Amino acid sequence: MKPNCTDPGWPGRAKCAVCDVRNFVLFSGLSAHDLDAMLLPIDNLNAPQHAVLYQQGEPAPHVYTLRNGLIKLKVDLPNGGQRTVRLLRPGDVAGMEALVGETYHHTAIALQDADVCRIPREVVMRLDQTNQSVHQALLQRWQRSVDQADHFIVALSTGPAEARMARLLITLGCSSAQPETTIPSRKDMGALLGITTETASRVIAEFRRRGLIHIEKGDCIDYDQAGLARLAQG
Amino acid sequence: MKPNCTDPGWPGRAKCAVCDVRNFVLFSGLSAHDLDAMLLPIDNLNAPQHAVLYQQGEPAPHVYTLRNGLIKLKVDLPNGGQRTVRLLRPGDVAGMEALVGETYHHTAIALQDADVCRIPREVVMRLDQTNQSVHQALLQRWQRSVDQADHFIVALSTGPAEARMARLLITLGCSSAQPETTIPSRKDMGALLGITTETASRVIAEFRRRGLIHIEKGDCIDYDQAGLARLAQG
DNA sequence: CGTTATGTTGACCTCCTTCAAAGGCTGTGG
DNA sequence: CCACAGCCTTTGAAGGAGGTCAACATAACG
Repeated sequence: MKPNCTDPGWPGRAKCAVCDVRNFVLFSGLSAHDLDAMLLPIDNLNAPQHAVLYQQGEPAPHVYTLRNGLIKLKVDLPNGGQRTVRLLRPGDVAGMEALVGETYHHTAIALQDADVCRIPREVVMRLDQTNQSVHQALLQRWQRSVDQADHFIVALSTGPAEARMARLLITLGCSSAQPETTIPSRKDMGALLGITTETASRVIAEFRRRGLIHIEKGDCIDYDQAGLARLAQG
Repeated sequence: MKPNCTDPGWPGRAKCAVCDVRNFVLFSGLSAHDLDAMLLPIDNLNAPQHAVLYQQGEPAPHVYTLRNGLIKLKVDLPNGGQRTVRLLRPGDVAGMEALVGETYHHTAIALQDADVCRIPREVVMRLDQTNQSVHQALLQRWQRSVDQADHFIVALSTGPAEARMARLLITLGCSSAQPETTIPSRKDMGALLGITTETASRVIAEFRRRGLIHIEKGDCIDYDQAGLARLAQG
């Protein structure tokens, strides 16, 4: 994981003009001039699978936007265990607590190889104060975090294991339209759904037997959308 | 539930000068003059137990601040059931989605008699744009919603029923310092913790037998803080 | 004083966890 | 290239926690 976007010698530097950041909702209201001025301190990082973006309790100097990949936010439990509380997909923002507090509230880990933009909190705060559209976008992103947390409670922490798993697969968006979606390990799925690794394995195995999903080499290559939706109802 | 704060004939009208709203974080940065100008369209409502403040999916014209009492936010499940996703205590804000969207994302119901301030979204949006301190306070409130949602996942949706209940009681703050805390019905507790009414009843009954809590007429009059904290560890 | 919600308790059964073991894949070193 | 270690996945068996169904008690209320 090393900076590249702001490195003058970065091969992709020229592509910053079409960088996702420009089209990213948070900055979509900025003029090209404004954005150029802001772009410099923004790093475009690649976080390989299992990489830790930041850790719970540490000082929070950056906000992260996810351009590609999959990131989980987890918290450490007092008894030593841990619980995943959020699943971030491209377009989501991580570490917004940096804007109002001193430390990160979660540990952020890449579930799949992830491309992220690391933005200093001061940059976002300045934009927030000077640009109306950025400000509105920021509020929307915050609301999105709340909605995702709610979805986590309602969809992934409610009902029997089978229904939760079906909802997780639907959330992950393994679809015929987008084949070869990498699915998390059974262990990660367990932490996501609040069940044990073994139960996660059993449910997935049962899904495969029933023909609800087809998995090859860890990638979901096909699944029965209607069937899973029925299970998700509970 | 009827307006009173803005009613010129409201007995408590004069007390608006010392109204919680003035001291409320969201407005704490405003001058008395600014606040007076804003105060008119703000209604101070009393929501009796079981009253519905707003409903999921309805147009969202207002933001609510809770001055006193206890409010739950619930969502309707596709299968007909419902799940409580948030518990609001004095100082918390409900319905902030009104600032970025068209409709409410939850149904808000008073668990105990509640005093709330009902603020038109336009008022908050204008303040947010014109007053820096209000803006910062708003971001903090949003982050607070996120934190509360996380707490709901980590504390109230994780681990065995006994541990969840212990954490709920601790969250409700039934303490020797603040005696006679009204506790929710078993049914509400079940919806809060994702367990059945019967299990909630059994756990509470067991707590009483073990002397962890003392309940009289629905009010918790005493509890063993250390004992509950131990159970909460899981 | 019946009527209706709410709380309590019991019996039973299901789902999930726990503990255990075996198979499969990957990387490493001989 | 093979052997072996380590991790993940799968599957089995046993036990427990919680759900379900039902009966009954209690309290609230017209």
